[in-house]
Amino acid sequence: MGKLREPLGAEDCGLPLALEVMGERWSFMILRAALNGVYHFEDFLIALGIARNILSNRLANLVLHGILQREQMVDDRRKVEYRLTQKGIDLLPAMLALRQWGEKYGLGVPSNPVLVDKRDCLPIGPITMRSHDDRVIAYDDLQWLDRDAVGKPGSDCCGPEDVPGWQSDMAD
Amino acid sequence: MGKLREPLGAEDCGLPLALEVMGERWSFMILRAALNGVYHFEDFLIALGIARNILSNRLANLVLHGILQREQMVDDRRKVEYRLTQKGIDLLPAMLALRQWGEKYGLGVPSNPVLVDKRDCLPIGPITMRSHDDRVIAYDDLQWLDRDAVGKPGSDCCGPEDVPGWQSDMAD
DNA sequence: ATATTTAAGTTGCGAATCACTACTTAATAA
DNA sequence: TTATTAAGTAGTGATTCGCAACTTAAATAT
Repeated sequence: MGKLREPLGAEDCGLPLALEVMGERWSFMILRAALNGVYHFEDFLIALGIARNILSNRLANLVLHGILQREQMVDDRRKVEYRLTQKGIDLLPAMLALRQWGEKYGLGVPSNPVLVDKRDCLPIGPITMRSHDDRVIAYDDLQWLDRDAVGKPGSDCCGPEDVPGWQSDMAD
Repeated sequence: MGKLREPLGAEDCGLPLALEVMGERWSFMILRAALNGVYHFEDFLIALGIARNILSNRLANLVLHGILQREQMVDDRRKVEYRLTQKGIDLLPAMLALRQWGEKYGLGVPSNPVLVDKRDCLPIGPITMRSHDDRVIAYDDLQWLDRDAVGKPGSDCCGPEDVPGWQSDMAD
């Protein structure tokens, strides 16, 4: 009978939620184009080589999820601009992490165009994982822990050391 | 006639390459499960609620792309373990960036389980963008620049300031 | 004033993918 | 030797995707 597709597991994790929108084909490519200054329907069409109806559908979905904002131009009311919201801009780290991964394994060279720091015109660094006190941290330094056990020593993690006050600042 | 789906634009960008594998539905969820210690076919099935043939297909694809490694167990030759390769582990920053984004917009609370630093048992920090000298950097501090113009002042970026020696260390 | 072009869609159709269930195969356990 | 477990494969319908053609409304050209 083909049931309507599940919401990818609405469990206790932000990932399924993110994939609900951005997991669809073309969503990230549209985001990338938008970040590069593409705003209009036909321009997305050209830049991405996507089908019209798919683009239409994706844009509507991204608008629905608050990642893009649809705005009619006043000087030419045929034109519509799709602008990134802050919510959309906040996807930039995820996009860059993916892109850098693609560069590392596949492409051997940096992508084009390059994202640089305005201040010195130099490329930004790799997206990394950091400890709460900003050290770069690797996979082997990490451990999964139940939310309620965080900060409580002896939980199977750190020993009976001191546990300084820590704030739940949107960390993972 | 329905042509075979394009490779999402094999242009000069690592993003399409990354999406080739990870852009498919379930791929990231499988990655997340693998990072959480799920290794076996039936366990993925239970953990994700995915259809058998789809899981089979995804696992094969992830193996094909070198993200998972398929290994027959010697003590029980029915069992197969799917283990993350380094290439797969390197997707962790991208996954966390997505997950944190999902937490911020949708879920209001940190996901469960939490990824903590082994050293102090505290949650890792948010995935951020950094300048080449490790300052946290925001979208407004950034600019797209042609690869060949990087480091060359006056390109429409930084003024005639000093441009210190910089290395192309997998930056964007 | 009318005709043409442009921008942003919508519609229809075949192909590919997805989800659900049932079946298969091979190895282990009872 | 029969049952159970692990890891798939096969069949079937629903959904989505890609392509091309069509529509609508506004702006521009004649």
